[in-house]
Amino acid sequence: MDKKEQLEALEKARNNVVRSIAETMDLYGVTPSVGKLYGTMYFRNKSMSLDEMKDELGMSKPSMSTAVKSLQEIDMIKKTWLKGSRRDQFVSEKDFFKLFIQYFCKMWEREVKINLNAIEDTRTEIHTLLSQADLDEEVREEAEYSLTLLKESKKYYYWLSDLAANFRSGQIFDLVPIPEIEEE
Amino acid sequence: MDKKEQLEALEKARNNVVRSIAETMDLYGVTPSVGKLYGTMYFRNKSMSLDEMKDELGMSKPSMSTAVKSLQEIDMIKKTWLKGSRRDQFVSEKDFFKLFIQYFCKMWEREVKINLNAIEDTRTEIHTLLSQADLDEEVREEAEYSLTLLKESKKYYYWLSDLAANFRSGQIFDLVPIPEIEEE
DNA sequence: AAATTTGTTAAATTTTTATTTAACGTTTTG
DNA sequence: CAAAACGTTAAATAAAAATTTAACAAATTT
Repeated sequence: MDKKEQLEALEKARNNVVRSIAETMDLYGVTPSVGKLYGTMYFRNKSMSLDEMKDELGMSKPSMSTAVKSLQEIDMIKKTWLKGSRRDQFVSEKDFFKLFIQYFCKMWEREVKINLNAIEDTRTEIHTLLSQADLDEEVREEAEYSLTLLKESKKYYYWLSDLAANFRSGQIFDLVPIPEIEEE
Repeated sequence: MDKKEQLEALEKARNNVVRSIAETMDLYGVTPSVGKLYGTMYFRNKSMSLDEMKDELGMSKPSMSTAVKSLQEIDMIKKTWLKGSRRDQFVSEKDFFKLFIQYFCKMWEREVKINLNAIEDTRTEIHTLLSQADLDEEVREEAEYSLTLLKESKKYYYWLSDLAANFRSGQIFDLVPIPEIEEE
């Protein structure tokens, strides 16, 4: 078995993981193509240019350009420089803990912000409605039930905000420590 | 302002929240339409039939049928019965903590399962490759680097598995308690 | 049993998203 | 300064996903 065949065997072996990463990366809101690109870059310790990507994945260069953009968006790759090369170079972030925390905290915080704003608007409007003199009894009950729901949901969003903070600060690792694994 | 107008005012008020829920529910992997349906059902304490849904959202009945299916898939609504009605009835789950835990644990566990399987396959193949007598030095280094990455990533997946368990068991609430909120 | 209601499936349509080819502007090289 | 390299934008195409209309099957009512 010559070197070329050996490299192919290695790539074939790694493809299991590349595929599974591509498959599960919908959790990070990206398409399988983008996931495959990340999976491919994950195994490289060297940086990669757009042209290398397009050759590796058999896709067009503009596709790689947009794929790279979406991976940068969620901090899964970053731009770097390679001496002597004119081309943009990118390296993958390999720390899954970091990726997890960055991505989910961002999403959770976004959820909190958008929904808490909406809740306050709705609360204000409902309170205005409730202050009406001639309010129908059934409407009043409905309105009060809505306020109860909103109050409960506020608890959740405050909690979600705290949760994100706990992940960002690393406190989560006190509760759930990173395990040591024994190699067989 | 008569009762009908009052009800409209209430619905208008609640629409802020319905919209924001629909907007942020991409985090739960559903489309805005499905999110809007959930948002609508969220404010009802009564159950809802497919026909009511289609009238409320102005969409077709088959759409509602598939939307309901996807919400059931992630346990955001469940089927119920209403005495005297032939129609299927659905109620929304309103406990956001429950929804969060169910959804994310499921996704995290799925990620763990798929990726750990792939990792084991890849590890086996790489070990086979490494046991070859005439292995090129560069290939050997690459292969060993891959193994290092996989070992690191296993730590992450074990941690993710532990994390899911901690959420499922409710232990997470020891670290991040549900806050009390003071009404103004 | 015929007619109606109800939910789903299938086929057709529309809309959205992903991808490619072509073109452009900028930078670098000779 | 002409030619080539590079990344991105724009327009065109292809592929995927959502939605609707039509048809169907099962259950229920008359």
